[in-house]
Amino acid sequence: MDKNSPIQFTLAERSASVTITQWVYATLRNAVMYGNILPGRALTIRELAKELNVSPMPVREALRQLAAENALEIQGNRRVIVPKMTAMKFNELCQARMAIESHAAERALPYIDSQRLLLLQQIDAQIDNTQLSGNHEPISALNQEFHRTLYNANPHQVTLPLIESLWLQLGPFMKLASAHLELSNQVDRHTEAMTAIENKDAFALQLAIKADIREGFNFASTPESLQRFIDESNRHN
Amino acid sequence: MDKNSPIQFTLAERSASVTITQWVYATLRNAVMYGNILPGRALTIRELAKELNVSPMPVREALRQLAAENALEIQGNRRVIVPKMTAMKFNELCQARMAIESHAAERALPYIDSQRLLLLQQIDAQIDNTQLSGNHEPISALNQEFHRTLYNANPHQVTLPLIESLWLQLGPFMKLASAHLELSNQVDRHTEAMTAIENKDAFALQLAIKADIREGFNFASTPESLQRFIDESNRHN
DNA sequence: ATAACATTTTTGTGATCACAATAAAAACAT
DNA sequence: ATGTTTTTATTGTGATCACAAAAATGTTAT
Repeated sequence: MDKNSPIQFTLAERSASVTITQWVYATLRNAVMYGNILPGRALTIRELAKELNVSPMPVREALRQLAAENALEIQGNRRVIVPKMTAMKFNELCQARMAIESHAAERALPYIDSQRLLLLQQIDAQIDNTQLSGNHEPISALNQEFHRTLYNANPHQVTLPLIESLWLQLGPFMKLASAHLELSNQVDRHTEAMTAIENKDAFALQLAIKADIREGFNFASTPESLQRFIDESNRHN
Repeated sequence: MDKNSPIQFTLAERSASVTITQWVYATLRNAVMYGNILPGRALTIRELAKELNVSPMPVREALRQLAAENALEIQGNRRVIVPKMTAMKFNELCQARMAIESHAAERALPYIDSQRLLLLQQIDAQIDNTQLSGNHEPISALNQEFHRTLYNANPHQVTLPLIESLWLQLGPFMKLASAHLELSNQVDRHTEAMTAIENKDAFALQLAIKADIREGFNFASTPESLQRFIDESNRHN
């Protein structure tokens, strides 16, 4: 097992009002969410502490928090790794996303006012622009922002943390997904969703969300191609 | 704010193979899950450490983990409290349980063999026995065990951690629920669920699970009675 | 060479300490 | 008495250390 595959951190600036632990947490979370740590990679406290120029303590807390969100996995020997993926688990995660997110959308629908709809349209326009420029990196983030903005319309929202946990678990594959995003997405499901919102049509909104999620992972449409991608991401371990 | 409401811990024996942090985590988790800490109660690291006869460090880690699971809430001033409940949030939590757990049941159904069905029947029998004896305390635990056993039939299960997070958030009210459980549950939805399993009827299984969840919170059937219970649990803060 | 064993290094856990931020208490003025 | 300010006590954060468990490395035997 090549234990020294590189981890690409995007070190955000650390504002003064934020604790070191929170900053470390956000940094590690981004690395996992956007696939900058390979599955199976073992993470040690001291290594990360040195890499991020902090003491081991904040790293310890951040790792435990991410493990509690199922973004990382604590093995029996106390070692922390990025969980490995299987085809079946991948499928379950997608199915769970469709079930929970369509529910979240339905519960949010009554609360969406014209102002929030405008916000959604702006985000979707940003996505289109970014897609044309061929800049794949921020598309995942914008797409998440679209979904988050939709679900957060519900002021009593309780499912978003659960949804983010699923995103984190799928994170290491988001990079692969976005690299192949050009092939799919012939239909803009976000537009369909916004039309459904205008019509206050809960069922159509749920269909649009489910389709959006499903097609986001179209690159893994057949079990064989999915397995190929999983092997690819596991190859270096 | 009465900051010194008592916390009733059931101190499990700490086996040697388990780290102190894990033991503290399990202890605090049980206290939250079965409503032994009042909502709004502020938890301090040193207080809990003294109470549990451990050093502050394991408590720190356990608290952060529980906060990541939405069982506890870290306020802006860094203080950790048991989250307060509102009628609307309570409703959202129940709706989320119905959506996610019925999905989990559906995904588990193809994997349930006769052996697991037997297990489910045994747990349900235990519930009935316990209910007759009027011993309300362990019923919640057994009921959770029933659901867990059902969903865990799926070997690629990914939703159970999310479901447990919802249980934890509803935890402080489980005690109230079980105290009023005798009134509801005229129909045994677990039996309905097991019949659906025998018939491999996914739709009927989902209906049974949803009904079971809904009726479990029948004590809060009207918004007024729900508000009364919430006020009751918030009264001492 | 390869497997089995012994040694060294690294690692997570838990304890303790310092410090600034926060909350609680006390003192004061109105 | 009541509201305001000052003082004191408590708290979370982060750093550092000790130690046993685990992994990596080196060594020997076959």
